[in-house]
Amino acid sequence: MNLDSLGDWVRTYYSSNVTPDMDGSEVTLFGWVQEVRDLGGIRFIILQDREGTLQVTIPKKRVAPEVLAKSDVLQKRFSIGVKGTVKKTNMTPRGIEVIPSEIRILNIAAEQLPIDITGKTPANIEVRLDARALDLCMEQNAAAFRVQHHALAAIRDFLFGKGFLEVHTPRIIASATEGGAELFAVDYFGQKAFLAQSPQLYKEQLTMSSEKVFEVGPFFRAELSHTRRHLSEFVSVDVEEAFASAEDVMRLLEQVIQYTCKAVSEKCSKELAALKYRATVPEIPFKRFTYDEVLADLKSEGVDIPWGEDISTEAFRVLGKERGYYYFITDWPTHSKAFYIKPKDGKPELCEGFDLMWRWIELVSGGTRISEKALLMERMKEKGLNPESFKYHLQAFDWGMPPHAGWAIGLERLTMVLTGKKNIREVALYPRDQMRLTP
RNA sequence: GCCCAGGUAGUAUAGUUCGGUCUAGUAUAUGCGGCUGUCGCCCGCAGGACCCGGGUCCGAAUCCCGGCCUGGGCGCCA
Repeated sequence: MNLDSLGDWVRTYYSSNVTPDMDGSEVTLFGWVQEVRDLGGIRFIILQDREGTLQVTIPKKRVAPEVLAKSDVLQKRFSIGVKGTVKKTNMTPRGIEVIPSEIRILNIAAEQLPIDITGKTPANIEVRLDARALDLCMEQNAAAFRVQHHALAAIRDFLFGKGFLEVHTPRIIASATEGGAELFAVDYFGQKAFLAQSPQLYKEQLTMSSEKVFEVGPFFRAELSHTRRHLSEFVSVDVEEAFASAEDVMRLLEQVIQYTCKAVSEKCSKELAALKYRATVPEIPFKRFTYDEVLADLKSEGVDIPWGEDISTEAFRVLGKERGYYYFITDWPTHSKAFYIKPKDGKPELCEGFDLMWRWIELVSGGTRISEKALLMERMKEKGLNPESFKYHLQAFDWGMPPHAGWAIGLERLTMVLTGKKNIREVALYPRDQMRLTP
């Protein structure tokens, strides 16, 4: 088939911007054929673009022969341009249709597509991910990423407003951030290096100059976690603030979450409708439960966890049933948290680390950090880490490290909460996990 | 890493319990034909599949063994 070129055509409207009051006006549209319905004497072409769909109507006896000939060969996913006249009508859901005066076929597509893009026969997640570029052409599958976009824009907006500086720390590092086991090794000019699992140490160091920093970026964990809420490559929203405590950054966090939920509910009504999900804006402050309180609650629910042990996923699910909202868990046993979390003054078996939960999912973790070098080294040793391999980090603590605190949001997990998706792979464009490295 | 479950047309599934009208059904998609107001259009026709290898048996989609692949759960974590 001979393809047409774009020529001098310029899009005048997205499909969603064509409205009934434009009756009679000329438009130039670009997009893809989503569906062709041919009734014999009349043919309907559903044109899809980024913003939605619109009906191109071809009364076969009343359009130019060239237009009819072009429309004869159209198939699903053909990339086309349409010049035509807007017609107000009560026979389409949108109240408009476009009668074409010229159609340009810009590219063709395979007759048999690997997934059903009309959604009549939904494909399984692994089939969809194998054909992800096509999968994302379906509005309900792309919607989560538009929600994520607006959520991240809101987070940035809020943090900028609070004076945070956006920074970029290395992805290629020489030693482990929190321990060794779960890092991906890479060859760095013959030297052994790793993909960063977190910007933790760098963002802490940056508090001694920039004071309030945040970073948004991908991090890598080689954990053999085969669940619906783990990825090997995920996006973290990391915040660190000088002269602040856990309580300070918890207050910041709940404001960020509330602001983000508000932005999503205001800007993403179309996306949420496509997702069949309702956004809620949570009240703040979020409830705070100590680790001890959570253990007591669990005991009354019949789940017995010995003090000091981690709360199992099963136990979190029990908690999540009672608490269908955002809540903090504070005052964790010191040994259960990372070495850089500050033990409580006068009660060193507990620490100033916290988790923000949504139902049973851990969304955010954070805490007050240790700013005193000797204590930090001591905690490293308790965790079986060798301070020598952290010497470049530790030296910063000789140069005026301020007291500081921070947190990290799992962006995909937040997107799950905001979109109601039950599998994290739905909210990563090209998810990476234990089983998947392609596409 | 450990524990479950599962691989049937492009997609989604029925059939597997208890081997035999299964020449493998259905929906959707695809191709061809018909239809002037569809919007999950409709109607007719056609082509299209039992993951791979081995075994048991008169006979295997179905039972057994091995492999490969996938989904889910646990621990860990965001």
